[in-house]
This record gives sequence, C-alpha cells and structure tokens, in this order.
Amino acid sequence: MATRTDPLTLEVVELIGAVVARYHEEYDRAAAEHSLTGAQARVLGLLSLEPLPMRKIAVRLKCEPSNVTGIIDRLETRGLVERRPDPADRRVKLAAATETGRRTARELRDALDFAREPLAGLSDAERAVLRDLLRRMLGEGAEGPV
Amino acid sequence: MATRTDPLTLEVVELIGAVVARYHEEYDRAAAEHSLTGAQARVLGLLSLEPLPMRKIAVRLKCEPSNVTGIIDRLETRGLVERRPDPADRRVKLAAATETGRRTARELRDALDFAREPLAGLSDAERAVLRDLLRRMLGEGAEGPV
DNA sequence: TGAATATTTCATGATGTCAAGCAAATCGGT
DNA sequence: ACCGATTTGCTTGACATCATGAAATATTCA
Repeated sequence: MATRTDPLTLEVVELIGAVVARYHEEYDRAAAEHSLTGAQARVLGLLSLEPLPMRKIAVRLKCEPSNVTGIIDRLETRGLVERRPDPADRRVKLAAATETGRRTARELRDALDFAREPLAGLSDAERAVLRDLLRRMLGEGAEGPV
Repeated sequence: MATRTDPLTLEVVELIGAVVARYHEEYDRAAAEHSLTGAQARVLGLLSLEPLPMRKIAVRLKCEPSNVTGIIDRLETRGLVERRPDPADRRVKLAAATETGRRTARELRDALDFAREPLAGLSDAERAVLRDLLRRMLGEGAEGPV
C-alpha cells in the first residue's frame, strides 16, 4: 500500500495541482475575454441552463446567500441576468439568464479550451481509463459535478 | 477522434471539474484549521521550502507584486514569515518562513488529505497509469508544479 | 400567533488590479 | 571611469470583487 510519502503518490498529487492551476487559468482567461470574473462566469453558466433561486445558487457555489446578491447585482446591471418573482413563493427571487446572457454563456463554453485541447491527445480508450480512475478517486461522495 | 461534444470527453471534463472543486475544499479546509486563507497557505508552503523575493512569489501566484505585499504583511504580523534583505541586491526583500511558519506549513501538508485519501483506493499500477495520463494531458507546457 | 425561510443590507476583511512613488541597480555616451 | 537616463523591485493608495456574519424585512408554515 502507498504511504503519502511514496514518490509515485507525490507526483500524482503534484500533477493534480497542475491540473487545478491550469483549469483556473483557462477558466479565468475565457471569462476575462467577456469582462467577467470567474464567479460571474460560473453563475452565468448555471443560469444558462435553468433559472435558480438565490438560495440554490449559494448552495451550488458553497457560499453565503448574501454573497450571491452582489454577484447577481453585477450580472443584472450588465443585462446578462434578470430577477423574476417565483409565482409559487413570494419570498423567493428567481435569477434567470437573459437572451444576451445565454449567448454569452454559450460563447464562454465554446472558448473553454480546457475540454478539448488537453484531452485531444488521448485516445478514446485512454479517456475511458482516465474517467474510471477519476471516478474512483472521487468516490461515492462526489455526486454533482461543478 | 473526439469532438468536444462526445459524451466521454464531456464526462471527463465534468470529473476534472469535480476534482478541482474537491481540491479547493480540502485545501481551504486545511488552511482554515490554522486560521489561514488559501492564498496565505499557498505562500507559506512555498516559503517553507526556500526564501523567495517578493517578485518571484508574484510570478508563482500569477498575480501583481503589489498583491503579494499584503499577503506577506499578514503572514508577517502573525509571525509565520519574516522579510530579510538580499545581500546581493539591496532593492530585493526576501520573504522567509520563520521556525513557527515552517512548523505550520508541515502540519498543513500533513492535514491535506487530498493526497492520501482519494488516491488510497488506487493500486500502484493504477496510480502509475493515472500519472502518465495526467502528464500527457498537461503536455510539455507544464513544467513547474504548483 | 410564533417559528422558520428567503432575500437584502451593512460592516468588515482578504484578494486582486492599476497607477504612482521611492530606492537601488544597470546601461550608454562621453 | 563618470554621470544621467532607464529599468527593476517593492510599497502605497484608490478601487472592485468576493467572502463572511449579523441584523432587518417580507413571506410562509405550524
């Protein structure tokens, strides 16, 4: 069994650190091209799929709801998102991407090279192996993707 | 060849997103146990290996040097880091971890379960495969680890 | 009615950028 | 070798974003 100090494990951990760094670089770069911050791009991506109450956005982002207020404020100011009342519960405000917001989110997804470029060098079989290893690494506790 | 929309590639990208999220959770949690922010923990980790000029810390963090000033200020206030003059160049200030800082950095590394826990389920052979796939994913452009 | 929920506001702090400033090193022309 | 101009390293200040926590408000639920 591997201890945490064996060279192979250490190298894998280093590589994962490099993947994390690379992921953020790409994400922030793509966001910046649309004058968005990473957090704004992430929320816009969520809302481009479906409107969400503020509270649920906070859960997805793992942050306080009061924080989400500001992020949505800034997206709303730029016309990418709008607040709608929830007909079922008047306490709730649904944040929804506008048409412009959905377009921006699509462009952002397309610009995110992290998906294609680094994986392009791997064959289908290798990608399948990678998928299985990552799945097992993340274990059962990892339901929802980002 | 895989397009960016084939289901396998998409799942791998999702899994990588999950790994990134998990990595940060673990890192920030470990840092918070020592009342450190993620950025502070990262800098302290760097400085526990060797003293660095402010400028080089900024390069490692990919941020402006003026930002590093504040981070080092806060670490210095808590006695984890000290500024020393560089004998070779009097413009330069070397940030160095104090004895307390090195101890904190060591405890932090030990508390970082991301290294052991998720990888513990993989055999040596599987870890080797994972290493090779990650290496190829990152390509040649990925010299320095985090 | 009273407790719980959803959102916002306010205060505060960490992190990030950029522009401006100072001190020290380096360069180029004489 | 000298001296002025530029460059380099760091800090400061102003400002925006992101994050937390406490308090206020409105609405729902028991």
